[in-house]
Amino acid sequence: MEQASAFFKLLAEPVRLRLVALLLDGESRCVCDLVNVLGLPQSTVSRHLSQLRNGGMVLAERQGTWMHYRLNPNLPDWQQQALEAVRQLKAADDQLKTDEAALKQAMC
Amino acid sequence: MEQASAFFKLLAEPVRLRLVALLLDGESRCVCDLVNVLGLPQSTVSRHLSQLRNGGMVLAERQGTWMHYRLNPNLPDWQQQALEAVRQLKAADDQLKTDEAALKQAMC
DNA sequence: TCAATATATCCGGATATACGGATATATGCA
DNA sequence: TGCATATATCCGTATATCCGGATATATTGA
Repeated sequence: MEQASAFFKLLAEPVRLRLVALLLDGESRCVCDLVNVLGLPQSTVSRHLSQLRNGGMVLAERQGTWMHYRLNPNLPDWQQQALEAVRQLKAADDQLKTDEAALKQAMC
Repeated sequence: MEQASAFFKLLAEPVRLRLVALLLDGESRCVCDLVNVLGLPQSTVSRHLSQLRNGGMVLAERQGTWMHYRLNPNLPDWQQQALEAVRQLKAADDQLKTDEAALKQAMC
């Protein structure tokens, strides 16, 4: 129960929700790209990413100087189901659509 | 975006998640039943219910002395999708299964 | 109108969480 | 070895959120 609510807590913060939406396609993204897209201080983005990682929602992998984050492909079924909802939201939400467009442009 | 994260915030609190799980079947439940099932102070349950109501996730209707709460049947698609995840979680989570069993027994 | 029951709200206090500049750490390259 | 870049963590502060006993409000029936 605590664990379940911890999962929703991760999605309950706007910055983290935007990050999750950006990672939904399963691709790995470096922090610098995510910082550019969100337009927020690096420490803020990094902090939220490590919360997502601690909660098991995303995986981190170092590739040289860059740290790459991606969605954890092995989430429990009910969590994958919840991410379906985020996928659906992303198709409708202006902010999330703008973020996605910005990501596809600016790669570091 | 803020509104989306507000929705997840509602699910991100254990007591509210239990309440939502109890209301998933669409039936109306009076506060007294919910208080009995959760085993928490009435003020705590009532407070969480009003947060769910303010967020639009549930509807309240007075029936005489009792106030009945039920899931809002007109939630946006992506929110209904998210509740699918809760439904799936409910099938697996011990606490939520225990709550459901307790609800089916004790009606006020 | 008054008592009883159901529910909502108030309140003080504890805890959690977010922010972002500053700093620490890690890596690659000269 | 030392600089530059990328990322993580630290820290003080501000804000949000939760708790639950006490109290207020609403409804029913006598």
